[in-house]
Amino acid sequence: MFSAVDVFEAVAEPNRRHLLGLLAERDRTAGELVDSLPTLTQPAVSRHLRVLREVGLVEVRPDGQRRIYALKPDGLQRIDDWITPYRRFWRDHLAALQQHLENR
Amino acid sequence: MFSAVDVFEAVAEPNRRHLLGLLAERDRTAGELVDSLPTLTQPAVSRHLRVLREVGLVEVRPDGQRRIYALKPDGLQRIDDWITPYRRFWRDHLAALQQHLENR
DNA sequence: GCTGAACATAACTAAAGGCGTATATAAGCG
DNA sequence: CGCTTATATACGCCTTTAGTTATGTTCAGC
Repeated sequence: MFSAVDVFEAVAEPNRRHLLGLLAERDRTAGELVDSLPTLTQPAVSRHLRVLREVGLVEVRPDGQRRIYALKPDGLQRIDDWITPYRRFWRDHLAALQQHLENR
Repeated sequence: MFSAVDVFEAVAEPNRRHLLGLLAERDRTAGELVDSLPTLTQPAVSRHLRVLREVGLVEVRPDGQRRIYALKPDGLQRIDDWITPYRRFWRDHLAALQQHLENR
């Protein structure tokens, strides 16, 4: 109902970024992901996966009693879209630096 | 104990993204930024600016008793660098969609 | 020096977020 | 059917965060 988490909040959490990194390599079951985050308990990982699901960054499909998680391709695009207009700032900056080096 | 906010946390806050948007247009004084966020008080905006400063997303220069804030070009690049490896996912996805359309 | 403007910080409060333990749900297996 | 494995949810705890009001601090102009 409430708690409408957005994608920026979702990726602000380091463990969740870690999970996304793992899923970028390949699809994994919830159990594999739990094993990959040894500092967290199973419920903690499950909750992080829920957040990622709710903002559309991952999707799940059942496989017997397992649940296979997969990266959802277009989720991060919203962040990328947000960054796009800013990109020119550091491009300009780099260009200026290069210019400066060439002129000395 | 210590805050050590990172850039992902910094941009997770909607008001801070709003501030970055304003600074992308042009440099502004703290006062102008306060006026641009009428739902917040002056101290609240000041603290958001502090967070943005601490993660290197903006910089300040004094101008008499004013403080002029400016976007710092390379701050968001860290997020962009993080996103880069994921970018292929939605590109592949889009390509697959296009392929699908062409083949029907 | 005094006063007001511009901005930052302090102190507090309320809400949210992340964690772990305990418990539920659901599927596989004998 | 029980029993075990895989995963999700409930609940309480604790820490962090964002907000407010109140107070500092610094500079400009008289």
